[in-house]
This record gives sequence, structure tokens and C-alpha cells, in this order.
Amino acid sequence: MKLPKRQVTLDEVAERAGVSRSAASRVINNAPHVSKAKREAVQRAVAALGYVPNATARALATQQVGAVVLAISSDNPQVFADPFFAEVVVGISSVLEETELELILMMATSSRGQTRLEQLLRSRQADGVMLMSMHGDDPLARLAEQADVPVVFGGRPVGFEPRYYVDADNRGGARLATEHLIAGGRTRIATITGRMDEGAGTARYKGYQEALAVAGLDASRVVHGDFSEESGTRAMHELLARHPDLDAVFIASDQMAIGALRVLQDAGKQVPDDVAVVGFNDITTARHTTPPLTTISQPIQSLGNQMAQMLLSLLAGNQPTPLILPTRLVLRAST
Amino acid sequence: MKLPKRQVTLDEVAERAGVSRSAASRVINNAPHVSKAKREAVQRAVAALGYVPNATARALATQQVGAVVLAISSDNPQVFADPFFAEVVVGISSVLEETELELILMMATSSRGQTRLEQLLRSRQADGVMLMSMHGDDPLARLAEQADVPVVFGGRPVGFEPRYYVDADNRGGARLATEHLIAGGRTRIATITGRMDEGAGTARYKGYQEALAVAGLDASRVVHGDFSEESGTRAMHELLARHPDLDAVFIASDQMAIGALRVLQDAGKQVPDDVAVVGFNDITTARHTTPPLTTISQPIQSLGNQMAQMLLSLLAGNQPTPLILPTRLVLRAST
DNA sequence: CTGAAAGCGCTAACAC
DNA sequence: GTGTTAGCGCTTTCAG
Repeated sequence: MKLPKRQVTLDEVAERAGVSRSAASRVINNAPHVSKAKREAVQRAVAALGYVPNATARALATQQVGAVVLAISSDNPQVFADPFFAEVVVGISSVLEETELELILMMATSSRGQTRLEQLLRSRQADGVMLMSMHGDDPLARLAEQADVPVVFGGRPVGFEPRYYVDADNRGGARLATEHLIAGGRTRIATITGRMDEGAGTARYKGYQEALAVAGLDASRVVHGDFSEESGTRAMHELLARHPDLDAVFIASDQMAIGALRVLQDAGKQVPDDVAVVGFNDITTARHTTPPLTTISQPIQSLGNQMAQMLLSLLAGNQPTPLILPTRLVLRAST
Repeated sequence: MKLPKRQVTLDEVAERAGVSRSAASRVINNAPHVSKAKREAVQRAVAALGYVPNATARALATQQVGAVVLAISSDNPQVFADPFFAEVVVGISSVLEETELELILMMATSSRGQTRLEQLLRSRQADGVMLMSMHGDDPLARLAEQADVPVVFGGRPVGFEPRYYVDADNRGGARLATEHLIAGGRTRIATITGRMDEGAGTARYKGYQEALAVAGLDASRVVHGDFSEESGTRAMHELLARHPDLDAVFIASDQMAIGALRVLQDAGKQVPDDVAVVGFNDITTARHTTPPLTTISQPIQSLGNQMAQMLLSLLAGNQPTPLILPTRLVLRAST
């Protein structure tokens, strides 16, 4: 490992500017109590030497790391490839860009990753943490709540209400979707759910049930999927076998809906004439299926935005209230 | 801002274990020269106290940050929402997960972001940098090469060959695509290019030209796009107006191809009978267009993998050779 | 094998 | 306004 070129230090700047180190420090952090003359001398020295403060040293001295982490906990590495997270990250970094904070990404898949996340929560390696997509009984969820680092959750793990979180209105969205189906005159409405060990999965299922309950319709046509296209295919087959009379289906993810659409087609069912379908997420592909997919859209970038904002608020010593972001129905030809 | 709970320090561990701090330190870093007895005493103390080393302090002492950054430089924040980056990140973190390194994400959009990136390159805020998607004359590219931090490029900026990079074989892929069109008996082959200030844009254009040159065909049916769906729409209109006789088109991105497909349809052209089209990237939607899109697939996760691996190699003091990853043709119904 | 001591580069309290 | 002085928590010579 080659030796790093020795970096320009604050003392060098001070010396060159002919002032004390503290004066130089004050200028760098534009603190008061520095005469204009010295201030300028220091600034000149900084420019001349190309001085850049050493973030690590500063962090050690101030006890503030200057970074927050976005941790994504899952057993399957491929879930990160989901464009969903990319958008969340965009939302987050757009607000972080206005601050001095860096964004550290942590994907806790392996037990190794889990351990790191745990250490992170125990030690002061970041000023704050955003935690996403935890499965049901993830012990990390509880640990996070007791951590001495501010933590905001993205979404809510099932069976656990975090102190600080921002979530999409999954339940409301699902209800909206199902009500739309009902309004279209459908009466034998089935559903393909997502993973029931994820908050989004259960919430969307509840929304479906709620809408049917209100309308006094039968809510027993349900098959569980895992959000993936493949599971959508499998589930639709099963649904068709068990409930050949269904005239609509609310599907908890567009990916599953894509798989289901194909099965419906193969089975000779016309969409939407014989069977209406609505998905969830509004992924870009939803516009390009045949027929284009009616779906529920959630404000993903906002989700990231708000998570970051909430963390900032926490860092500032406030106690923000949890946030549930609205979802909306996007009408296309599949209903 | 509330005071952080004071963290457990090495001295406390040492005291509790009844050994010197240096001994404790050696155990933590499992260095030699510690008696078995003491080693175990320390380990017990660590467990009892829940000690986690302070990364910042360690970084300051060792002059190694323990983190690398992935920097994405672009003028448009939305490009990060591209699933492409999500996959690259997955590739990167899967190799980083095997190390002690954290991944810092930096999206340099605003001038603020640019400044931070610049500082990053000048100062020792990270042990290494991966730089992606720089536009043509981005001054950062040059700066990066002179930085005292190892830098590996993802892709090559146009007009500039970085010392260390990993790139997809854009040129080869484009050539493959075009040759496939030629093999299909097409002779009036047009192209919609990507942004010509990005390496991928020019490389794909060159591949197209090359294939036609070898076959002795006319390569003048070209319109420039910017990779976006909308630009594909616009470009296809223009192409049709200027070269109504075209019987095939190689399109430098699937997004543009989607836009183009629609235009072709609206113009009453049958795909692939009247006009064959092949795209580039193999985005997931490509399987769901009508007709499904023949396209060039590049190993995106590998790209991330290899970038990280190359950086690691650099960090280990080696001088790895640049890498160009193969692309391949994915046949679907649009040809 | 063991411990004392000297920093890493910066900030912050405290005197002047 | 200004400079001096202690650290932040850990690693790492260097004697013993």
C-alpha cells in the first residue's frame, strides 16, 4: 500500500497565514472573533495550499460523524436491484445534498451484514440511521428503537410500530383500488397478496378486506404471493382453479400483476371485460403491458425525502410525528 | 442536540480486563504478542461491556477511513433513479460486504455536489473512489486522475481514457446488434444514437458504423437522441420523415426504443415485418413491449462487481488492467 | 509478552 | 480578538 501524499494540515495553513491554529480553525468554520485582516490571510493560505479539512479528525473532535446511513435489511440481495430503492435514494440524497451529511449505504443481507448493522446501532458510527424493509420478526427492528442513534423507519415492520417512521398509505391505496373495482360493478373480487411478513403486504391485504367489508362483498378469494412476477403467475393459476367465477382481482404488486395478466390471457380471459385487474406500485413497465395496467402509485421519492427530513429533524432535537404518505389510483386499460 | 450516551471505550475494557490499553487493542485487532489468559480476559470484558470500537478514532490513528465512495456525476438528478445504478450498487456492495469497507454514495448534481466531490478527491475522506457516468468535458475526470486517492471509472468519458476503468463493450454490442440486422437481410438500417457527450453514446454509434462499413452498407440514416423515451419518439419521427425507406433501426437504448416502437406503430409500420428494431440495455420492460424487444444486454451487476474488485486491487497496491465486459444479443420478436 | 508514551488533525474551553 | 492547552479514542513505536 503506497503512502498517501501527506495532506495539508491546519497548522500549515496557520503558519503560512501567520496566525494561531485556533484562529485558522475559526476562519474555516467561519466562527466569530477573528479580525478581518487575519481572516483574509487565512483564506489566502487555504487557497494557496489547497487545504481541505480532515473530516475524520473533525469528527473525532466534535463527536459528530457527518454521515447518516440508509440500511436495507433483507435476506435476498436482489431486492436492492428493485428500482424502488433507487428512487428512495434519490429522494434521500436530494435533501442530504443541502446539508453537510454524507450518505452511507448498508445492505444487510448476510449475517455479516446484520452484524455490521448491529454494531452500527450500538456504536456511534453514524449520526443517524434510516432503516428500510425489515421483515416481520427482524430483531434489528427492536434493537433500533433502543439504539442511542436516531433511527427513522421507512415503512413499518408488521407487528411493530416504530417511534419514528414514514410509510406509504398502503392500506388506503389497496382500499382505493378495491373500491374502484367495486364501483366498476365487480362483485367477485379476488386478491393476490404480497409477503405477509412485510408491512406493505399485510396493509394492502387489510385495505382489500376493508373495502369488501364495507360493500358487503365476499373477501374469501385470496391467494398469497411474495411480490415477484413468478409468484403472481403461480397465484393466478391457483386463483383461477379455486375460484373460476372471479370477475376482478386486486394484486398487491405490479410485478405479480404482470405475471397474472399473462396467465389470464393464456386462460382465454379478456382483461378487463371478463376480469378486471389492478396492481400496486406503478412501476414503469405498468404502462407497457397489454392492456396497460391500472395501478396504485405511491410517492417513492417523497418517501425518501421525508425520511431524510425526519432524520434531520430528529438530529436537530425535535420529535417529529410519523408520516403516512398518500397513494393514488392511476387509471389504465386493465379495468 | 442531545448528548450522546457516552460510548464504551477501549480503556474501560482494558481496566475491566485488568490489562493495559495496548494489550486490549492487540486483542481487538487480533494481533500477536498477547498471552492466552489476557486475551480471554479482554474478550470477556468486551462482551460484558458491549464494546464496539470507535471507527472514527481508528480511522484517525490508522489514516485509513474504512470507506470508499461511489460518485455519480450528472446534471440531472433523475438519472440516479435509473435502475441501472441500483444494479451497479448491488454489484459493488456484494463485494464490499466481504470487506470492512463502507460504501458512501455521492450524487454530484448541483455545483454543491460537484464541490464536495472535488474536495473528496483532494482530501483523504475516503480510501478510494468509483466514478460513474461523467459527461464529456467534466473537469472532474481529469482531476480524478491526479487525485491522491485511487480512482476507478465506471465507463469511459468521451475523449478521455482513464488509467483504471471497467466498461461494458458498448461498441461491440452495437456492432453485434447491427450485424444481426444485416444478417436478417436488412439493408437500409438507421440508428437513433444516445447522447454524444457520453462514452456509451459514442461507442454505440461507432459500433453501428463499423458493422455497416464492413458490410458495405450506407450508414447515413442517423438521428441523435439522449437515451430517454421521449427523445426516442422525437427521433423516430424525424427518421421516418427523412428516410421513409428504412427497413431497420438500431436504437441505443431500450427507453428510446419504446418511444420509437410506438411511433412506428402509429405510422402503420409493422414491426418486425416492415421495420426491424433492436434496442440496448435489456431493461425489464423490454420483455413486455409489443412486440417484445430484441436488445443488447450488458452485465450490469458484474460492472459493479468488477469496479469494486478493481478498487480493492488498487488499494492492495496492485496495478490492475482496465476491463471491458462482454455484451450479448437477446433475441425477441422485434427482429 | 507487556505497557508507557507519543501522536493522528481538529475543536473547544479557557485564559489573556 | 487572540493564543494556549487539553483532549476526542485508538494505534503504534519503543523500551523493558
